[in-house]
Amino acid sequence: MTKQTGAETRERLIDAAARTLCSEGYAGTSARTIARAAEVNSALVFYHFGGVDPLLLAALDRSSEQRMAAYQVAVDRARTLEELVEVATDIYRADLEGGHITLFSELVGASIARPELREEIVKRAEPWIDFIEQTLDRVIGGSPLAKLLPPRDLAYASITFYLGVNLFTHLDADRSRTEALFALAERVAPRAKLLTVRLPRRRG
Amino acid sequence: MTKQTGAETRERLIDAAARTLCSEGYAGTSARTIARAAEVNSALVFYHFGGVDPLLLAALDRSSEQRMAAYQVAVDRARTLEELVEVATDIYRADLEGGHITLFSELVGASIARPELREEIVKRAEPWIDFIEQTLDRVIGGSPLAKLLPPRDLAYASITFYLGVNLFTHLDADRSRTEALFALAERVAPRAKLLTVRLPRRRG
Amino acid sequence: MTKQTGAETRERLIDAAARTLCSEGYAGTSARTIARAAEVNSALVFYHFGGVDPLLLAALDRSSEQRMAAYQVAVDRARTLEELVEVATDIYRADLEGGHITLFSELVGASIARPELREEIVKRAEPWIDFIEQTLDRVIGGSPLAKLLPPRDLAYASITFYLGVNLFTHLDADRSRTEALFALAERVAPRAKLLTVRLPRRRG
Amino acid sequence: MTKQTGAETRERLIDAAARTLCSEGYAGTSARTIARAAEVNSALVFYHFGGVDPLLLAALDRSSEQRMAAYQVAVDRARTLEELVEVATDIYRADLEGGHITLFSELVGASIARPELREEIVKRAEPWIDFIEQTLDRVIGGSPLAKLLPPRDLAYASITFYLGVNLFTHLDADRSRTEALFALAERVAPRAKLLTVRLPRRRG
DNA sequence: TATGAATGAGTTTTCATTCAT
DNA sequence: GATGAATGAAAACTCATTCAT
Repeated sequence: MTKQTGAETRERLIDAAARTLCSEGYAGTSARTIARAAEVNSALVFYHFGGVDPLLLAALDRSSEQRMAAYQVAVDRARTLEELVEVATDIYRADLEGGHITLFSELVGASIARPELREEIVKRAEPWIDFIEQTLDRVIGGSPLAKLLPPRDLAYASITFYLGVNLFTHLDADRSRTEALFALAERVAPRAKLLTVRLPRRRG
Repeated sequence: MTKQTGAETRERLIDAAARTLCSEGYAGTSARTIARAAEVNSALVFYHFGGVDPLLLAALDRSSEQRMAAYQVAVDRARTLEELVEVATDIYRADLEGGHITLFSELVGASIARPELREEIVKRAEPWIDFIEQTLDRVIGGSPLAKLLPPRDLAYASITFYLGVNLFTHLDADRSRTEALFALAERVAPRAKLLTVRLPRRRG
Repeated sequence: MTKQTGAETRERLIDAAARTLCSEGYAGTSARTIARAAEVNSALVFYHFGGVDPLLLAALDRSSEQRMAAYQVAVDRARTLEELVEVATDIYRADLEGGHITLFSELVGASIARPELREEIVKRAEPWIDFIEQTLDRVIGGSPLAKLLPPRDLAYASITFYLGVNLFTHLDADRSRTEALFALAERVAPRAKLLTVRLPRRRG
Repeated sequence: MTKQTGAETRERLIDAAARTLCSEGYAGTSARTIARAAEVNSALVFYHFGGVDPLLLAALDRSSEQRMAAYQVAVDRARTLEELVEVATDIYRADLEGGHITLFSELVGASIARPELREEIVKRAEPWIDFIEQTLDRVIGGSPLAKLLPPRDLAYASITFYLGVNLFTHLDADRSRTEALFALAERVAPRAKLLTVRLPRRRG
C-alpha cells in the first residue's frame, strides 16, 4: 500500500475485520487474516487500533450505529405488536444478509474467556436492550398486555431470541426452520392480547 | 503419568476437553491446553481422537447423552405446559452450572467457518429437536394450542431460545435478567391456552 | 505536542533517553519507548539524532558533562586520600540516585556486540580516567605511595571498581553491601601510606 | 535436525546460548539467534527451556558449576594473599578467554529492568560470594589483617571488582590496562599486612 | 499405548526506519 | 521542524501434527 489517509486505512480494516469475523469466526480471525482481507500491512492493525480485539469492537460499533439508525426508522412506523413482528422479521432477514448479528454473537462467544472483552460487549449490548424496551413501551405500554409482559423483560427475551436465532441459523442450511419461527410469531402476535383475558378460577 | 488403560485416558481427555472449552472458549482450546488439563501427553489427542475437533465432538456427545438421559426423566413427570416450563427452568439452571450448553454453543459458533464441523453439529442437534418436539406433543398434542403452536415449531423456538440464553447469560453477570425470562415464561405458560380463544373478527 | 523549538525537543529526547535507559535497560530502550517518555513523535529520534544509539550517546555526554563539572568542584576540596575516599563515597551515592553510572554501564554492556558503539564509548571513558588520574596525582603525587600505586593505575582501578559497583548494586537490594565497601575504603584509606613502609627482607 | 536425544539438544542450546550472549550481548540474544547458532529449530528453546531467559540462566548455571569446580582446585593451593592474587590473575585470564564473566555481567545488566530475572541472578551470585569469603577466611582468617579487612567485605569487593573488570575489559582493546591492574595487585598484596601496623597518633 | 522430541507455520506485538505532507 | 502513516523484519511464543522409540 502506498501512503493513504489514515481514515481510509481504518475503514478498510474495519470492513475487513467484520467480513473476516463473519466468515472465519473468532478463532480464525487474526491480525494477519484481517490485514490480508484488507490488503494492508498487518502491523497497521496495531498501529491504528492497538490490537485485534479493539479493532473487532470498532467493527461492532460501526455495524451497531448503522443498524440502530436504520432500525429506528423501520421500527418507528410500527404501531401494533403485529407490525412490530413484521418489522423484526424484515430486520432478521437483513441482518442475516449483512451478518450483523454474527458479529455480535461471535464476540459474545469469544468474551467467555476474555473478561476485558466481556466488559466492552456488555456496554454495547445495553443500548440495544434500551432500544427494544422503548419500542415495546411505545407500542404496548400502558396496555394490559404490558402488565403481563413488561417491556423490559420482553426486551431481554427479544435479544436472547435474536442471539439464539443467529446461532441456530448456522445449523439451518435452508433457513426454513428460522423462517418458520418468524411465521409462528406472526401468527401469535395478533393474539397476544388474549393472554390478558381473565383466567377462570382453577378448580381444585 | 503412569500407565493407564486407553479408556481411562480417553475419559480424562474428554473431561478435560469439556472443561477447557467451557472455560477458555473455542479459540483458547488446543491440543496442548486440553492435554495439560488432562495431565496427559498432547500427542494422545491425535492418537485417540485424531484431532482436536473430533475430541470436542466426543465431549459434546458424552455431555449430550448424560443430559438427554437426565432430562428425559425430569420431563416425563411434567403433565402440563406450566410444569414443563418449571422443568425447563430447572434444566436451565443445571446446565448453567454444568456448562453443558456452553459446550454446544461454543461449537456452534466455531462451526461457522468449519463446514466439516458444522455437519457434525447439525447431526447432533437433531435428536434434541426431536426430544423437545415429542415432549411437547405429549403435553399439548391434540389440543387447540397445538394447532396454533405446532410442537415442531415450538421445538425450534425452544432450542433457539436456549442457545440465546446461553450467550446472553455471559453478558448477564448476576443472572437476574435470565432469571426474569424464566419467571416471565412461568407467568405466561398458564395463560397460553387463552391464545386459542376465537378472535373477534377484525373490522376493516 | 504543540510547536516547540528544535532545541527544546532535543532536550526532551535526551532527558527521556536517559530515564528510559536507566529504568528499562538497553534491551528495553527503543525509539518508541524514548519518544513515548518524551511525549514526542518517535520519528524525531531519527530526525534530530539519526538513530537510537547516537541519542543514547548524547544522553551520556550531557550526563558526563554535568557530573564532571560537579565532581571537579567536590574533588578540588579534597587534600588527602581519606578526604578523597569520602568525596568518592558521596559521589557514589549521588550517582546511584541520579542513575548516572547506570547510563554508562548499560552502554558499555551494549557495546560488546556493537563495534561502532564501542568506539564511541571508549572515547568517552578517556576523560574520566584522566580526571581521576589528575586528581590522584594532585593528592598523592610525589609521595612514596604514588610509587607503589601510580595514579594512572589507580585511575584504572577506580573506574573498574565504579563500573563493578554499579552492576553489583543491582544485586544488592538494600544497598548494605555496597555501603560496606565504602566503609571499608574509609577505614583503609588513612592507612594506605603504611603500605610504603620498608618490608623486612624475606627469609628465603 | 533429525530426532536426537533431548539431552543432546539441550546441550547444543546451552552452548549456543552462552556463545551468543557473549558475542552479541543480551540485546542481540534471541531465541532465533541462539537456535541459529545451535543449528536447531527455534521452537525448541521454548520446548526445552520455556523461554530465552531460562535458557540463559541454564547457560550461566553450567558455566558457574564448571568454574566453581575448577577454581576450587586452583584456590585450594594458595596459602597466602600473594598466592591468592596470583591465582585470581590466572582466573581472570581464563575467564576472559572463556567469556565466563561476560555471561554473568550481561545478565546482571539485563536484569535491571527484569525483576524476575534479577531474583534468579541474585540467587546465583550468593554461592560465589560465599566461595570467595571462605577462601579469604582460610588464608587471612584470624590475622590482624582480617580485622581491618573482614573476609565478607573483601568478598564483596572482589566480586564488585570482577564485574567491573569485565565491563572495563571491553573498553580496553589491548588488555594492557586490565593487566596493569593485576600487576598492581601483585605488588600490593605482599604489603597488605603492613596496613595493620599501629598508626602513629595524629597530631591536631 | 504412550511419550518426548521435533517441525514449520502460525500467533500477537514491537522494532528501526522512511517519507509525504 | 514535526507528524502520522506505512513497512518488512524480527521478537516471543503456541499451534497442530508426525514419528521413532
